Amino acid sequence: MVDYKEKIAEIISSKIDDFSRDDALELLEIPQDSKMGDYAFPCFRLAKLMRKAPQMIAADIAEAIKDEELFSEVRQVNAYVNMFLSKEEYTKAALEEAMDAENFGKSNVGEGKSVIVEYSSPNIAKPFHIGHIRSTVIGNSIYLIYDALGYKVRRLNHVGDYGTQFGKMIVAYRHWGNEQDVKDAPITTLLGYYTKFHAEAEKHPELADEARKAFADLEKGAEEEVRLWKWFSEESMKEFDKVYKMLNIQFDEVDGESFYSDKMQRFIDELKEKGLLETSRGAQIVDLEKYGMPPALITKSDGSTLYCTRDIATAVYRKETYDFYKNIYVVATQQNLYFQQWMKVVELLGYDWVKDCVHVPFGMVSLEEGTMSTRSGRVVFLEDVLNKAVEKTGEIIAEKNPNADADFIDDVAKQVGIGAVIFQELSNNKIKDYVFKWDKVLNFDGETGPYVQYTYARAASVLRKAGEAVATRAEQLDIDFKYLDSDSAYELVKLIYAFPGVVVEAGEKFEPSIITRHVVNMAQGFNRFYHDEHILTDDEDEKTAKVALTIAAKNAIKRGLALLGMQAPERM
RNA sequence: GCGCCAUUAGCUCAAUUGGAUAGAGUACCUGACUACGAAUCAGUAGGUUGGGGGUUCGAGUCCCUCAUGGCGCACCA
Repeated sequence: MVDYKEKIAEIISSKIDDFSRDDALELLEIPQDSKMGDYAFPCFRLAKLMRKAPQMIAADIAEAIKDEELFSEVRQVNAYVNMFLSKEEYTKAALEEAMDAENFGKSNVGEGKSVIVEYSSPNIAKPFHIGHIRSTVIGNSIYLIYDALGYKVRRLNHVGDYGTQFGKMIVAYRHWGNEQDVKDAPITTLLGYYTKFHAEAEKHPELADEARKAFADLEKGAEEEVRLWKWFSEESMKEFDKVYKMLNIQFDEVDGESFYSDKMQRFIDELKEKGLLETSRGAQIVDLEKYGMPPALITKSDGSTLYCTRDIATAVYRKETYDFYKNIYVVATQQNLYFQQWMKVVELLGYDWVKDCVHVPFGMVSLEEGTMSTRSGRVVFLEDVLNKAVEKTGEIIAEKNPNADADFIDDVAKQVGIGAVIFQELSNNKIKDYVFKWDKVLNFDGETGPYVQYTYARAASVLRKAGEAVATRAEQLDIDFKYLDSDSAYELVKLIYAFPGVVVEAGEKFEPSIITRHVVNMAQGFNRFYHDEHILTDDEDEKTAKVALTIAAKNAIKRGLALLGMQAPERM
């Protein structure tokens, strides 16, 4: 991979005294408007340093570098130096990279360092609703991105399988439960118990105490409580696995909160030793007032533990087990303060590696009727959304491919329908809240997953028509690059070559939407090229060159979709 | 009350981290299927970047302030 930016920085800095390569690198930019060049260098900041008008500086620099081989043209426009690269060479470099269908966009910046991504993490005995899609899909994409960047990534599903809620569930089951109902429809039934518990607890407050006791007993390992809890967990996981299968998501480990239940005492003692623990209102806390935060609760007044307790134990365990370079938590913004709190406690314990724990927050999903609430039944199930998307996609495919057989329709409808849901989820900056709307999630026009997949299938179709001989020659880049000098071809080339950098940026920012947007841009770029230029011309050389670009675009789009957790159908 | 986040075209969102004339999609209107897939492409129109101050060569971006909305603030997770 040729790093043009670095090369240019090198050249510019060599022409200016007291101006380092890094300084130049920082200022160099890619103009929004490609008429302003492939790269631009603004000279405003140099004006002070050199005590000269920026326009003059730009003119001087332009003059000094215009004969460099790298450029086909260098212009001074106001305070900018606008540089145009030699198209043919740039195109050649780009296509060489992009011909590697398996590895384009991958790199080894991670050097095999250990990274943990915790995501999805649904609560046992509660439905997997549309709100859970965020952590699940964002986390999966972050895993895919870090994997592509050469990190050794472990995917952890930290399921909510512990806490007072299970005390409630156990109590509810004892009072009103039925074994067969749970087996037949675990989530619905368990949720029903949960809802009933809350309704009854309003009339009979003693139920809440009973539930707390049940959880305390569970934590102590009481046989009956443990048996029920295990059973509830297993039944729930079966349901979750259905959704993971649809989304094609796997985990290396399902390390529920319960896994850490016996790993907490150690650091509770440690907190005590270091004098950090205080008793307040019967509970054990770490006072964080100095840091402008409410206290972190370590144990409740009845001695049982909390979320915070388990999260600290989890982090310590992971550090000791995996010696992570980064420990990433894909968890909603609602928990910002909690994360700051427990991370501060870990810091106070003297573990400086806590700086490598990263909370990656995302915004909230609500419904038009208001905030989602499992208790009041105001929810949209993720499985329903996926099924509806597949169903609608199937109809469209059948309509557009009257002769297609059922297997084909079924297969592609899954790829495209589920892809559409994933793509939309990863379209916007993750911090944004949004309101779930059926007509939006089922809209396939414009900047959507199906648009990108359609573009891919279209490119695949062109390549099928081109024939193998031409494709092989194109793949080996046995072509004349002069046929790829039109604006639309060159814009597409630039988008393709920008892809590896986009992957790095998305990783640094933990932001899959950066890739989503770039994939859309590449698809637009290809569609423009497709319309402006006739690819399969009669001229063999011209055809082969254009087929090469088509292959490159197709590869890049496929790799982009892969990093989002989506498939790329050859036909649709 | 305090803290964090958000606010950009009618709607949903971008904007190379302080750079050139703020860009896409969508909706409306117009045009393009006897060339490689119309889930496509092209064009018209749409903006006081929530308001007000400040910092500087330059602010959607940084600082202050106000407004609106969301989230959070001790035994839930």
